[in-house]
Amino acid sequence: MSKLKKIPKGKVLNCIRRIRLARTNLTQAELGKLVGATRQTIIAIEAGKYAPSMELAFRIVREFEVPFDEVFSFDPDGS
Amino acid sequence: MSKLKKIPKGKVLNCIRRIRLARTNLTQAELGKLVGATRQTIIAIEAGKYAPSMELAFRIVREFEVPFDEVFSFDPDGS
DNA sequence: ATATAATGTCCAAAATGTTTGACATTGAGC
DNA sequence: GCTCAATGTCAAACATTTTGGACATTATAT
Repeated sequence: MSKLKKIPKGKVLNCIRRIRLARTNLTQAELGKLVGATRQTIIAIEAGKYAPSMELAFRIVREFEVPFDEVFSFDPDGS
Repeated sequence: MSKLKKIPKGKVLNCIRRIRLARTNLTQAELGKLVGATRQTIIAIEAGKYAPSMELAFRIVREFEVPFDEVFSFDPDGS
């Protein structure tokens, strides 16, 4: 009688790539350097391989000068 | 010639405790259960010991039914 | 005074995010 | 053709977040 409600982890979505290309001329490596991360990390996050830490997420939206929720959203049932 | 610009990690601030007590009657354990985390995790995050993952942060603001930036903010130079 | 709920602490292990270095692919320009 | 910058991939180390269990403190109620 499985009464255990498993909370699905959900998936964090982002449009970093779109904003990076639309609002800046930054490469992944350059963005990484500006926000204190490596280019591999930017690649992985843009590709949705994993969600960034809160700190990194805030540094990214700050660099872009856009509101947080314009870059990151949440799909509760995703993946 | 230290040309290395260290990006400070910065500190993520939250007012989970205030909202939990003001807008809900939830205990830390109950909130934890609702958002799929343990009570130790809620305690640590409320106490500012570390920032939550993106997933957990989104599940929390979702439970509270308040905008993301009403709960979480960023102090770029903090700690 | 003792019972109970809520909060807090500590610790080790598990899970997730990040770095480093190396190498592969793609597209643009010469 | 070739070169070069940008992007992508992989694996191993490392850092941070999360868990589970045990135990302590505080306040409230009986």
